[in-house]
Amino acid sequence: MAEQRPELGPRKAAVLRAVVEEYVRSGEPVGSETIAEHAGLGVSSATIRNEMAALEELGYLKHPHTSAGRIPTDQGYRHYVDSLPPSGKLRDTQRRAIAGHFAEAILDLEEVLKGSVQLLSRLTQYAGLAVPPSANDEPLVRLELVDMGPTLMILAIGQHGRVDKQVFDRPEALEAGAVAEIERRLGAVRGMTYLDAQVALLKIAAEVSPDAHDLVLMAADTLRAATQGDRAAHVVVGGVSNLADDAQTWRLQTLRRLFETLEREQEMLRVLQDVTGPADQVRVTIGAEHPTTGEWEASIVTAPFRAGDTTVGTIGVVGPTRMDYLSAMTSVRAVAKRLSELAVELEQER
Amino acid sequence: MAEQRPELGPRKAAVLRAVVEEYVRSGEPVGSETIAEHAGLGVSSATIRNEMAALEELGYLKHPHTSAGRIPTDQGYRHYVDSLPPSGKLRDTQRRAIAGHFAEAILDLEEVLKGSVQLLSRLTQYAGLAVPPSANDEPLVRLELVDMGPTLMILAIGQHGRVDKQVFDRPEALEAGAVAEIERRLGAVRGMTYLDAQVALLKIAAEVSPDAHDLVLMAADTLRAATQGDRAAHVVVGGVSNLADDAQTWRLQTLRRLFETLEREQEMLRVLQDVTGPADQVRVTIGAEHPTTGEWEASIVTAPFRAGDTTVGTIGVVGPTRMDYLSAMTSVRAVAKRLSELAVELEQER
DNA sequence: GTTAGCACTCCGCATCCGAGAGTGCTAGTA
DNA sequence: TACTAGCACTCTCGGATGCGGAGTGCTAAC
Repeated sequence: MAEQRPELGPRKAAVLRAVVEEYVRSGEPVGSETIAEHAGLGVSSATIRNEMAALEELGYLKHPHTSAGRIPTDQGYRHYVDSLPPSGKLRDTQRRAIAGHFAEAILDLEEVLKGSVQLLSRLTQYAGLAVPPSANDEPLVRLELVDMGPTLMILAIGQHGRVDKQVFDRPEALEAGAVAEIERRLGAVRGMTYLDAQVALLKIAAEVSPDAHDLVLMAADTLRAATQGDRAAHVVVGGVSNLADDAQTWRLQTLRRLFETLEREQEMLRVLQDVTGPADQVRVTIGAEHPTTGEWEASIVTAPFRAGDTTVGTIGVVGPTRMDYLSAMTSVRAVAKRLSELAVELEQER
Repeated sequence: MAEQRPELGPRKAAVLRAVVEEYVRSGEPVGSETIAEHAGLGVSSATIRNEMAALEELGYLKHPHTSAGRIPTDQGYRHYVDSLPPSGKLRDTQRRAIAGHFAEAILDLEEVLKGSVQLLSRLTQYAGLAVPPSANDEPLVRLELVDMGPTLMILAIGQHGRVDKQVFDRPEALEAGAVAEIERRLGAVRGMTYLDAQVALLKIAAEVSPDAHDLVLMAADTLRAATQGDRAAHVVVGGVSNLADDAQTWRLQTLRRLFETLEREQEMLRVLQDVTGPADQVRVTIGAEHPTTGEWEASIVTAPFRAGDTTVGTIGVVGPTRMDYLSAMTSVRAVAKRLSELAVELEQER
């Protein structure tokens, strides 16, 4: 919007910052008097008023009505967030909570994420969310056909502990020879990534006996589902009830829309993908900066976690635009960092 | 409470029923006039007033204040529910939705339940929930040790498609011989139920070489976690956003408590276990009949689904005490029925 | 450029009032 | 004896009114 003014003058910035922090704390529109007294700028309320009027003119603050205090606009929050120190301090209790959480060695990333999302929601009092890594580049440790009597199961196991399965009815005419053949053929893709293996399987399917053909395709489909389908692309959510905490913040209608989206994983995923754009550090999307978050009057704080130098997943929180950004960003950053270390451990052998 | 009056007289029952249905429909306290006109009892509002006063005396109705209409008490709902015909009719659209849902052949019960819960929440406009079957009596198809390089994985596969895994670091001193030994030993429990297999493994652990000992125990633990731990005992929830639909019904505070409990699977599970008591058909718990539902001002409608004659799981909905019980019970019953048929299919080989 | 002072605006809150809904009661009717 | 008509009464809800206070914007002085 008004990005043409990169700098704001130190005092205007200080006022804006004070307004944001006070409003986040109290939830009430904040007046010039309050700032003059508490922000320690050593100027009178009249001066603050002038600055505030200017900030409003510039689009950083707004008035609910003539004689209320000011509240930050999305743009105001944006400026505040961008001016935040690159790294905040965790409170001791928070630090300990994080350390404690990661102390128990669970080695299944999916489980770790569920826990981490809960942790984040406790730390911040907002809802936590995470996107697990895609399987695309994960090497296959196994791919087999499991005989379960009346049904068969295709079973795929990834290097990092990912397990995918697909159960289906046993085809009527299935010879023992075919099963053996399939087993042997499936073995050939061991060690490939999920993506490469899919291509390889399609080629194999063309070569094998008609009996085996469908089953090999089924195996390819299992891998496809693991990398693309509903099962693969999911969002881990936790601590949603925190959002209902604060009646001040949301009207029930808005809250409902938020909950609704959180339940539709695919849509939620798209939002998170939009959010997790270029930046490789903590990323913040505020209210109307994204149509969907605008609809909720909410903000999202996310950070990627990575193994080595490749981003493997995303974790973050969603809360009201009137969010304690500093604390949220610090917590998200810290958890993402630990998660990255853990992810490295999980694939140290590469 | 006032269970000493088993019968209520046909007209009182009719009035109560009319009040419940009208209140469920409108959400407003209902007056004598409304009943006199719409319920087709052929008596004047004055008579209705007398009956209502009596019903209030008996604890079936209550007054928000002197000059408002009546609304049902929990006891009133209870009487209404108990007097409902044993089986309601589905609307055509509902019937089609259910048929369509089960038409696509997904054969993984967990996935089916997720879908069914969504289906129920759509059908009823409340939140759907389900408890998957416990693995206790499921026979093991496989139990193996998977070598993933720096880590190992215990993998258990059940007859009905259940897959459990546990990843852990490879012990430093692990000989190839030990791995082979373990593989062979683990093979011995194939075909046993999860429960029996655990016992067997503990016995085996005592016999094998020290190297193998811990790994066998780990395998036993994987089975234990599958049958008892957090991973096993979970509740599938869906359509929660529906509950935020109706601002009339809940205060934000109450809603928050409900959401909170829904997120704590263990607690939720306990509630559902309490609810799913003796009855083998649709079961209804209304408001304060259970402390937890009382706290939410909500009711739960559940039905077990079964394979053959053993109950394997539970499915249902949770909504406001002011719930359309007839419709909810009908939908839950129908879905549970289809689910039972499916469960039978899934283990037809027994 | 900053500040004190002040008039002004507008919200929030309490109060009040009247309309309307619904009750409870009484007396009359079948 | 059971039902009904009528009516006075109660209580909520919505709108109108008035008032205090918070906070602003402006002006004039420092």
